[in-house]
Amino acid sequence: MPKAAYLQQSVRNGRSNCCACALRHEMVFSEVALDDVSGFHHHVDDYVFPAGVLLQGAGRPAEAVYCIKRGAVKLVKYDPNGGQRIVRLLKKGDVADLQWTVSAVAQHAAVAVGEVHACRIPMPFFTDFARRHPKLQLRLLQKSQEALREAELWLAQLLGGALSVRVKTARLLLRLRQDDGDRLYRLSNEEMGAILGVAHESVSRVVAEFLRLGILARAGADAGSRHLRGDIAALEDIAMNS
Amino acid sequence: MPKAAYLQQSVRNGRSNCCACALRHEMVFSEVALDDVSGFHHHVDDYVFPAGVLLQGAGRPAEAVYCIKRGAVKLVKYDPNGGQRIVRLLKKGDVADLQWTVSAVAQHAAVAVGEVHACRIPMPFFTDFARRHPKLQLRLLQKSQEALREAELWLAQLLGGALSVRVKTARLLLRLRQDDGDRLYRLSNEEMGAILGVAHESVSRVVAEFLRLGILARAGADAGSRHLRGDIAALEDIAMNS
DNA sequence: CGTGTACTTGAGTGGGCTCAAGCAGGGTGG
DNA sequence: CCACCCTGCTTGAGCCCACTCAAGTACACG
Repeated sequence: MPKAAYLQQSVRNGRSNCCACALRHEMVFSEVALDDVSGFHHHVDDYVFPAGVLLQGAGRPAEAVYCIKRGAVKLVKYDPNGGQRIVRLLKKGDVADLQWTVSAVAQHAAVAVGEVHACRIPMPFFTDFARRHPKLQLRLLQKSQEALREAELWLAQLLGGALSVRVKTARLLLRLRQDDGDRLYRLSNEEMGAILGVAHESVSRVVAEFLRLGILARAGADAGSRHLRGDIAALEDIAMNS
Repeated sequence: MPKAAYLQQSVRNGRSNCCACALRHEMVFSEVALDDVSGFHHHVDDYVFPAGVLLQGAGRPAEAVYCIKRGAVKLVKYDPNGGQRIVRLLKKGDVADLQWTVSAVAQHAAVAVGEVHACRIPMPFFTDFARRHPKLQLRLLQKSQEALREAELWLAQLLGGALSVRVKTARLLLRLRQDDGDRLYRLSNEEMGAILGVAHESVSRVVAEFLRLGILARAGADAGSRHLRGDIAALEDIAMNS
């Protein structure tokens, strides 16, 4: 358990300019008229979070939502025994945390995986803005349904019954694919284990095997790279269950 | 795999009277003015589904949503290998299926567990109604977030890593508790296995043990009862992980 | 009475967890 | 600059739980 995850240290990058945001049409505000956005974004700050930083603590009241522009965020539940379970991954265009509608406190911690660029919107402004813009509500509902769909996919395909760690790992790696190429987002073995509900040693063994077979390769010379290259066809073959 | 699950046979009970519905304030329409509801409910039919009936097929376009008034509905994904995985349970007050916002086809089958009473609302009327009532949208968002929260809870606590079937089963039984009493909704062993990702024989062994210990007891003399009585404290003790 | 479904119980085996030790890399401080 | 530590990854050995296969029981249904 990295101690860094508990640091709430972040780097504020200045005020956001939502109107000029390249991602505006992918984000949650896509359906809101430009005029309305321009009157709103003075409350929005641009942040850069280093890897391992805690965006939102479990059990704390949610003070703000974050629109993720770059990098990934993991939503983690901690067992009383000290173990961690990752219940969701947020990527570009996702919003953390939206559960304010159902309860004021967060059910899980949100931790940056790698470096994360995000816009911070204080909760009062966000709720007020949402109330006044029905189209935004519809977008939020869409996002929520997407998340639900992904969660159900994890339930059915990643954690499913009598699957070997080999198959589970292959399926997870395929879910971490980026942009339809052969680039895979690289998680630590411990993080993969926390997603799959599997010991990190078991993940290590499988990944080592995939590297040996040439199915996986480390992208970039530096070992600290956040990416891998994967043989998609081979992974899909393994993921089909054998 | 019960063949009955593929029958789309249902019993129409007549037109619904939403205004007089005892559950109106728990349901998804709770925030909509009574006048608006009265102009709408002529399109709503009251249905009773026998156990095992398929409400909504996976891969089919969603033609209607169902508001569940009584009984439970399981959302099932079928593996190519023939196995089934239950990804969610719907109970009184829940709505099946809401995923129309993100895609027009259902990702899973919805099957009645026990007898189900539900109101059927054709999709066109529902979408139109939702468009005109922002408060309904907010309710839908709440429902979606509730479902998401439940799914994450399953991910973290039911399917979590190195947990024994004993612990998983105890936790599932506690989640099936009704109304804060000692009554537990009874699923078949196969259904519990499909939720937990565990062989039904393993469930059988654990349940047999719980019955032997007196932690569980069959409610009602008839074996076909849909309820059990459970020693909540003992179950919680086991669920704490041992 | 026969059939099909669900449940039960047993025996054997194998995969993954656990414990443990060794290794590599990066950061820190002297 | 080097020693040190801390974190994450790797690899091994042994054991146990749960899966699998299989057979038998109970019950509902026609």
